[in-house]
Amino acid sequence: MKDDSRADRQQQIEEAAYALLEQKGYAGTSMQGIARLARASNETLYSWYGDKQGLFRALVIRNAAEVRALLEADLAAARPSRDTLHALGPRLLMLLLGDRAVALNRAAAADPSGELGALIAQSGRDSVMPLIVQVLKAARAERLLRFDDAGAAAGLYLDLLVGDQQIRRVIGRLPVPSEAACQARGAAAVTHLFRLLG
Amino acid sequence: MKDDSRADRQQQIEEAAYALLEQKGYAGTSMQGIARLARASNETLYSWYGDKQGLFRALVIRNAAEVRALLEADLAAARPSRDTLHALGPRLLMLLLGDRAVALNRAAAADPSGELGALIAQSGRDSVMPLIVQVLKAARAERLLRFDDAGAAAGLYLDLLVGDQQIRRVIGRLPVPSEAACQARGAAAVTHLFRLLG
DNA sequence: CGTCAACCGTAATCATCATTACGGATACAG
DNA sequence: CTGTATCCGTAATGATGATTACGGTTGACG
Repeated sequence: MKDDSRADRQQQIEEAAYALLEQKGYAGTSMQGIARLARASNETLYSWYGDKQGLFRALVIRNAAEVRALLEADLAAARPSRDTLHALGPRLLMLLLGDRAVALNRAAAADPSGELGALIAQSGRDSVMPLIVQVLKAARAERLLRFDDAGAAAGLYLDLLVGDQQIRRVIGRLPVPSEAACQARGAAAVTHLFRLLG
Repeated sequence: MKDDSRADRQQQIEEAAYALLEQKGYAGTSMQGIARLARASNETLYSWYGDKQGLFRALVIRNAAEVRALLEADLAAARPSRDTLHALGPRLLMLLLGDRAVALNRAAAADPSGELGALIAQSGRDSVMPLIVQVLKAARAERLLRFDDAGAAAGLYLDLLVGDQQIRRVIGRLPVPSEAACQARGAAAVTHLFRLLG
């Protein structure tokens, strides 16, 4: 029972943190505000997370784990690699452009130490790229794509798929995309990629 | 003499603001810090810019004007449109990924009101896109490119050129690119664009 | 039932700013 | 030369918020 309720509690606290972060930004999100919203005490927050940065570090790590799990599930489905790309792209877009990821990116941009940014990059791009590379290499093995540098090919795919949407979201000039929009964009990215490397 | 020295003074103040912003981020940049570094007084800052946001608003607007001016100069050179793209791309990259623009984007990300973000978008993408569209339409007129939606074509070009580099810079995981890197990336973007729309 | 650790609500520290105020210096105008 | 506007350096003022401290509750466990 103990672990269970504690995990619930953490969940509530992190929900509260996201809620404030999405609503007021990093600077506007105070530890006391999080505690109040989560009906937790300051002491608990500090005892669990150490300090403010520790709390956000926890958010980033948990979010990255969820992203990775979802993408790996897509990969595990063992479809033809073109289908995998069609499934992966929209999902990745929804994740990267969703309120959560955007809030975390804002926090990273505001964090003077740069630690959050490093974490996001490491647990974000750096853990997603290998998965993309894996799909692309499979596509190459199926003779669907032709390229030498798998990393460059993955970069090209990400450019076509994501482009500058993340920065526009972070700056507040792009709304959350609909699922249909992500599907469309994902399909276009695949089409273009095959045109370029097919 | 009056206007002259005042412009100089503003320049120094804005330099100081950039220096702090680039070094400590938006949250870590205080009005008092700017005043101290620029050897100006608080009173002057407030009398000239109104408030903190006003100062950053001024930075954004001035920066946007410079970007626009440089790009329009490239356009005015009246070369074949493919050459124009080759000149425009690297320049745009240097501007979008330079320390200044990145610092401003960080400020916008940290700004809870979203006003800075709106300004950056308006004076940034919204004023650059028309120029890109113009070049691409010229290229279409020369029968170099084929497309229906000029806006979509410009978006594709920007995706290929800029990709997710801006967000990575803002988060602190990408260093300032060298001029050579910008040249290379600009050339690759043009190659890909012609492959896709040629 | 009693003990104890963990948690809650609340308040106390301690710093850091944004913003405002003030007295002296400087410069340019008349 | 004197007045006036502007700027400088420096010091309030007032809020906010991270971090720490503390007495009271509560629920698990013996």
